[in-house]
Amino acid sequence: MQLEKVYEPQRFEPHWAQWWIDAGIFHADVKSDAPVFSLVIPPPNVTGSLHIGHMLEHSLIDCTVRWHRMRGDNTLWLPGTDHAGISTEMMVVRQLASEGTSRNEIGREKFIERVWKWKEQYGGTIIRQMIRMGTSCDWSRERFTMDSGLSRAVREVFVRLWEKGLIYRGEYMVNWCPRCQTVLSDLEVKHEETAGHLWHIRYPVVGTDRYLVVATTRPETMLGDTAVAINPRDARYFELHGKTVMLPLMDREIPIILDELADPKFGTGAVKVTPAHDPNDFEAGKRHDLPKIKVIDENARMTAEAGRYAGLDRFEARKQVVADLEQRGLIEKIEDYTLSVGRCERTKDIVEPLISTQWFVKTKPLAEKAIEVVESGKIGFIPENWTKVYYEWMYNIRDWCISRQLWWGHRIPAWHCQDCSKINVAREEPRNCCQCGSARLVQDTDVLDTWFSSQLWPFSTLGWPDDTEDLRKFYPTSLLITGFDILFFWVARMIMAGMEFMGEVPFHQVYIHGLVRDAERQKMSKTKGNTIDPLVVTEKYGTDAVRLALLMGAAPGTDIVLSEERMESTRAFANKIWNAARLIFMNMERSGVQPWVPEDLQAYRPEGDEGHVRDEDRWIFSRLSEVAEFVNLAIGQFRYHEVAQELWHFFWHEFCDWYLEIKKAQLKPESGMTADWRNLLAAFEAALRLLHPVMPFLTEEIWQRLAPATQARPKSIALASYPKQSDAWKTSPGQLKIRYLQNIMSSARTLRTEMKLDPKVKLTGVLYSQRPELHDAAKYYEGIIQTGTNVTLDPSYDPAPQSGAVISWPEGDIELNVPQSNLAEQRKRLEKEREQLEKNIANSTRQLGDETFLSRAPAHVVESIKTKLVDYETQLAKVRKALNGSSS
RNA sequence: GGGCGCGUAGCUCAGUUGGUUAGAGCGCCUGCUUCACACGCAGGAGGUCACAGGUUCGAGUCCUGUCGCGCCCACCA
Repeated sequence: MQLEKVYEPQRFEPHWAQWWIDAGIFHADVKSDAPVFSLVIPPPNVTGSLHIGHMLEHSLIDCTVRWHRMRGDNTLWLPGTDHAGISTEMMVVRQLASEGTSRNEIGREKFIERVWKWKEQYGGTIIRQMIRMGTSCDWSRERFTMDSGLSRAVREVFVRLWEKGLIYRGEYMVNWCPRCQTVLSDLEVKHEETAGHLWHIRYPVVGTDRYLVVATTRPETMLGDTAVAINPRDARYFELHGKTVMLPLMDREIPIILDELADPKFGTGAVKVTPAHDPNDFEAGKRHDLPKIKVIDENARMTAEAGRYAGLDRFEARKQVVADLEQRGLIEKIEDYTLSVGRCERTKDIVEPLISTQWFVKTKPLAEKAIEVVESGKIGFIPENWTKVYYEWMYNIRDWCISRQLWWGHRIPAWHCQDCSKINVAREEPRNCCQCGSARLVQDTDVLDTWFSSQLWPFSTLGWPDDTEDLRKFYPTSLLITGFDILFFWVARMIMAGMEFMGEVPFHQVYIHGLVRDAERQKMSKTKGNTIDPLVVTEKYGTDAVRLALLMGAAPGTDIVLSEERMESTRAFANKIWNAARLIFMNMERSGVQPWVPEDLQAYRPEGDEGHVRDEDRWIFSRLSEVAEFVNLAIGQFRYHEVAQELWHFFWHEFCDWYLEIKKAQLKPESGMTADWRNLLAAFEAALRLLHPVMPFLTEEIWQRLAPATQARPKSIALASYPKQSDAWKTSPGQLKIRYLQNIMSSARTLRTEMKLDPKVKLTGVLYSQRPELHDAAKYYEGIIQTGTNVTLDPSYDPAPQSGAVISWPEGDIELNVPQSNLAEQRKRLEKEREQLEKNIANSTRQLGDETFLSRAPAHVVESIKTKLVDYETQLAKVRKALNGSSS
């Protein structure tokens, strides 16, 4: 069983991914046979876009799924809308690629064909979801005819809301994107501070020779003005009440109205009113029954109403209008002004407020229940501070414009009667108008906002509106893992929809992770093009390394900075695990040991020949127990980064650096299976299981080689149980001895390095200590100490009194025979140590002399300081002695 | 305008409910190609925890203020 010197992830990852699918092991629904493709493997560029941000979510979801799976918690269900689709894409492309079809040749048709094959094969819930979630996966419309499940749910929801009066249609001011040619919801408009101007324009007051000066940031809209507003309490303009002005350039007489819209403190205190092109003006227009003159059209060009400006682009028109006004001396002044400009999230085009007829959902009644379930704790956010953000939005929620002028999506199930204009809203296409019976019905051409269907995800994917087994079993789900960027778009609306249509929350916990940023802290996004290509980095560093890099940064509430350096270090860790396995397998061969793992993994106890269990075995098992306890707790609390760090430290710096180093010396060639071997293999196997959720591919590969095929055992490490803390492992007098060993060895090494001694030079040293266990340990591990430090500890050795080469720790100290010439360095360190110790002693003494401290601090704190003080003093005595010795 | 968050080692970040000498990775310095691993081993340097107050026996951690940075929401012409 030879392993290569360097771990090559590419060789194993696709193999295991395929294996897992075939075995149907990974389920979001861990009880059913539906595979969940939340493995982090390279995605395609073919059928959709994916960026590293999704991979974070995959990693979190997959890590959690595996952990729950291994613990035997079979009720977990993790929603993840787009991600299911994208993961499947990744799987498909990988598989097709392995069959010889290159990524570029795959294309949508082949892709769909394969997905359908899988659907037949597995009947997977996830695949069903992916197909139903067409819109958010950018699938083409014909998909919906293939599986009408979601379309049905959407129509059902629409009809129900309509019947309850929660959907209405009306003429409103909406955000229009001239490039997309569609209306946008408020959430899709991003406001940006932009340098602009404030033009002060003179409007001649009819019947007088004075002007009323209005200030505007958009002079071109004046062509559509139908009034000028002043504040009724504004004393400057009392005499203008009831008068009219002549709109320049258009020569239209328009009234001066009294309205709170005008803020006396802003600009000139007078506002031009353009009801057709400004939301505020629109409202004012309704109050004063003003005509709405549309001067800008859907292409952002001036309309015929704009007179001689008709046909001009809106910004061209602005220049022209300003020029014309200037020519007529009607510009009073132009100020620099910073204003907030709304732009389309996707195209960055400046959004034009237009009046149009759209469909809206009344959100207030829906929001009430959604607020209540969070207040009552039925839904919790992690980290908690997101609850505030959620409330903030929910309390101030505004009606939701759900219609879009696109063809890519679910069409609104409404039919307009060509004869009586009645709107027929229905689940199925009606033949006749419900009011006049006419057959001349035309379906509304608008489609629904993609989030309208997305909000139904938690139940529509389970078969709703039918009363299915899935629905009964899996609704509500336990946990949603997602990014905060879609908290309002998706999460909040899922809660509203869940309460409205299921009468129950859709999930109980929402874990909100940070965003992935690049090394420059830029948010990674498709549109910015600064994404790290997952294809490239997983190829380069390996999937496990990329995933671990993501997990290590995933502290709740913080963003994740992903860099190549990070992935380099996690790759090094992967390689470390690989090489630990390599060491073990090589030695197994030498010793003639066959693959073996304990029958009952959790119940295994370190054993020994002749009734003697080695200290290092006791120690490593007690550490395994502690680490398992920590990790189980931490994953349950979504502290993935601490999990990763703990496992890292344990495996590298305890298992490899100490345990394997010690074991190496214990294992004998041709020994056959011994207690030493059983302990080592059991410990290693447990460590692999602990690591599995964060390093799935690698641990699977090694585990499969470690566990004999013949033995009755789970088919995959992912089906084995996750290690728990164990009393059988924890009883450990060995722990102390190993600590002594570590102390002895690091002391000897430190001493050597500080004295700048050639590592090849053999040294003799003597160990001073009052504790017999320490001498026991030194004797017991003699060989290891010698190989590890090149120092022989000889109790009978009597160093020269002036040697001064001493390193001490609370339980003991070591003195080496070093040449006099190397002592200067040592003195420096001792001086420094003495200073530190004196400072510590002063501190501790002061604290212990403080009555208030003694009376108020808890006993264990006082006690620990007392013990520390004793240690410091012992130490100081040793250091002083060494210093005196070396100076004499 | 409202809300949220951040400021800890050269860099990127951890730091559970306040408790002793504040951690990790990368980078840096020194020494090692020792038969698992140079994607390695051993040792080491480096921090007034943004600043100023306060609460406390005790503050990186809690409170107030200041400065700097970021994000979200909002119809101020």
